[in-house]
Amino acid sequence: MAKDYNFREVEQKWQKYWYENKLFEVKEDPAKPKFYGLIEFPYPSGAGLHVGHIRAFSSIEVIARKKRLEGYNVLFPIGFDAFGLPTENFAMATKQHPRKVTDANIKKFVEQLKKIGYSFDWSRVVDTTDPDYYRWTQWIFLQLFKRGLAYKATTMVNFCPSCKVVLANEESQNGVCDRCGAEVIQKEKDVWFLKIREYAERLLEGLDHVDFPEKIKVEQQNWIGKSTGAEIIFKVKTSGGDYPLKVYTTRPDTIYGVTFLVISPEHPLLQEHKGDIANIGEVEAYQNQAKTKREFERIYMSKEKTGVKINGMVAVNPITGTEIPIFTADYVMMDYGTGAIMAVPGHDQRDWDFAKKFGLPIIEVISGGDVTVEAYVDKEGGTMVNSPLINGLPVKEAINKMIDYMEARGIGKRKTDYKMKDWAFNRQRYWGEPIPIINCPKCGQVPVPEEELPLRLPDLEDFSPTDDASSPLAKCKDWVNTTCPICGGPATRETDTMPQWAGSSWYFLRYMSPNCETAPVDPEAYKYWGQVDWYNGGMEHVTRHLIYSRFWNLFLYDIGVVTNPEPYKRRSAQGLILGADGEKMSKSRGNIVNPDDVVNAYGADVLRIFILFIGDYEKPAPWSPDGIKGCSRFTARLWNLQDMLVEDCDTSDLNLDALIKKVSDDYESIKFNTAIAHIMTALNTIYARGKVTRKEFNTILLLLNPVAPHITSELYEIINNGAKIEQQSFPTYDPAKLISDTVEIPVQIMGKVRGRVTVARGASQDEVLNAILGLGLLEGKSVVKVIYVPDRIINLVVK
RNA sequence: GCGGGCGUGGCGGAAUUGGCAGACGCGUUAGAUUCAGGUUCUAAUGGUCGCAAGGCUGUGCAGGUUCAAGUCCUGUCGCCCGCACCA
Repeated sequence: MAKDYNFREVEQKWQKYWYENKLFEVKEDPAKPKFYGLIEFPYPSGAGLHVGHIRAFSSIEVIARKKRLEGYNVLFPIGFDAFGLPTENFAMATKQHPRKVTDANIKKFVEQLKKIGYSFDWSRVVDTTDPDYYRWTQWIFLQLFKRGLAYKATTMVNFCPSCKVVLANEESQNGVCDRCGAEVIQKEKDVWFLKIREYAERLLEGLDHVDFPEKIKVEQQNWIGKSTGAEIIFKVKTSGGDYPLKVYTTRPDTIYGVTFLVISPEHPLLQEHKGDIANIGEVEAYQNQAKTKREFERIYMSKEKTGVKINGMVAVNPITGTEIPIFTADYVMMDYGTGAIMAVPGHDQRDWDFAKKFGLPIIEVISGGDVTVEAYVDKEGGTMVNSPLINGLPVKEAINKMIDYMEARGIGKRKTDYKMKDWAFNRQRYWGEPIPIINCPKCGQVPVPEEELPLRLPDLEDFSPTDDASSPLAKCKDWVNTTCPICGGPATRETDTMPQWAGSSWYFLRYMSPNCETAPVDPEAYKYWGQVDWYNGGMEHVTRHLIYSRFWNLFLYDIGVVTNPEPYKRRSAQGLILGADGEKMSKSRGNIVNPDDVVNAYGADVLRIFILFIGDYEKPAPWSPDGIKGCSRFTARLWNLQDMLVEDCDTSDLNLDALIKKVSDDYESIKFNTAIAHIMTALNTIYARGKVTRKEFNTILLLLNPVAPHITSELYEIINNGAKIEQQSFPTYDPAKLISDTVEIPVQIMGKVRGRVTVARGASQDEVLNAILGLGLLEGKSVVKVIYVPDRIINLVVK
């Protein structure tokens, strides 16, 4: 009898063996096919590793270990996305330097990750806060700047009064700060932007060339939000002559139904022609109201349309020549389209609501609905009416004809627009990459010379944020005051730092050559490793990190740093691990599971098995404290197979080839739960028989090795005279042996299973019918119809 | 409002894409082992009727297509995620 499995001893033994012998450290090797597997590097928070991390990392871990056994040269790196607010806040609260906090947190993460037995290449660890790393983050920013893709602009920004930072649109969900939950206010501020909008079309197009789950593609498409329509010029009569007011519309076909224009409260027309506005007081009051209104209210609280008519100005419909009134209303946004719309209340519900409230005329120009009840917005049905140039046409044709007509006369033109906004690229905080720009009173914005990179963060005594939304770095006069690299005159440094998402936008490249001093990535290393073959991460990053990093990679492609326009070949996304109560894990709910506790109680292998067995990898799954016991039993049963080992026995009850195929296929298609279930089934078969052959045992160990590397390594060594499992090959199957010679065919009568017969594979219908006769199912009945699906099922329709 | 997904035993979840519903695991019940608790092993386990063989019923709900539906179609209810006055 084998003694009980001691996971503590065994797991320690193998981790020591792997890490001391550097088994997972790789070099470029042209003789071997490469596989680059990537997981989203963690933010090293003080709370340590979360079970969510375990699920996120375990998929690529399994694939990486499998690919190694299959002879691939596998790059499976790990790093830390370590700049960011929580660290800075914790550092302030405990009066330490964020550097110290970061180092301590990373150290803790490394220890935890090694205890799980992950097969990371520990020689390539990347830390975004390391000056040798952020030197290149800054370098990439400078390249963007030099090509006009980074610019500073004064705009209204989302400002979190609690974190005291300007937030990107992506960070202020529903008008509350993503980080702290405080309500976001609008503030005017100088902000750095990256022109991601210029890449919108290519980011959209690139999705056709990558293997991402459909939901990710759709989400990114929606985020980019491409729409095609027309920009149309309405002349506005002012004292200074005609002002060409551009409106954006996707429905130029409805131009005969325009009964008023609406411009955003921030629209420059209001400022530029103040003098012409008879009720300027009223208009300005409305502008101020809109300004202070938080985004939240603007969207949710105000179902009721509000607005003010601009007296003293009228616009002219370029097609009909009719004079129409102009309104300003906050349902029109300055940052989409042109900030001005032509209102067609008959065929746009928002315009309809507005027209009803303000008693404006509603004209039907497409038949098919009842515009006295609601707007008729259908683009598919309906034909044009009351529209002399396009009467009788279906909508789509009318759109094209109308644009052609307007283009020919210079009234309007085709226009494509995107919802995605430029990326606000700065924070007023300390713990981030300094933006390498010098402001010179004479020369303007001057890039820090590349040879001076990295531009290091100065050590500050006090790095708390300021209420006036300026960066703590501004307080460090020695650092701020410098000389202009161009004219040599006195100048000041940019004091804002880069956002959290900067460092993570290119880290996957750095892993290929983490110590390269001449470029972000060594071209030779890139040539070998190329694209990430498989990248796993969370759905929450789809419209942030995943799109930002595609953008940066595309830019680096344009400037010749990389040779693939898309960074990731394949992407998968794990579902959330919920608490045992089915709710999202959170401190306040008290339903957080600490992976350390699980490792201490059951061992790393059990944790790894369970996190993958818990359910469909891509769907959310509640943590189940009881379920883990089953996985623990499973490892014990595996261990006890030693006592059943025989050199020979009847193995016809277990089709190893079929098992290999199922498990391999399931791993590759991210169905780890069923892969493990198949191995459990095999174990049940073996237990029922009480014997296991060496071949079966070895096969099972190899199949399970990527999931549970410790116990399988130990068992392999024990039963094979000290041989090492990592030197073996992943099992392959013989397709010819997948199928047995005989098949059991369920016999249905009127669609219900009434019996079953065993026949030779490929048996004819008559042979099966003959076999059925012996069952005595058909007494007193006559068969009217037979449906036979060879080797599958037979169904008899009887009377 | 728009987009994506989901609804299957007491629970987590399977189901080769129209072909045996409930794999695998948890839990439960019974038996064996054990002084006992735990562990381990064996068996049973959707509901219901029946001593039994067996029958009926069953994938949110209501219809439909089909020899055959968890899977397809129509309608409907509920839940989750993303976007959201995007012109």
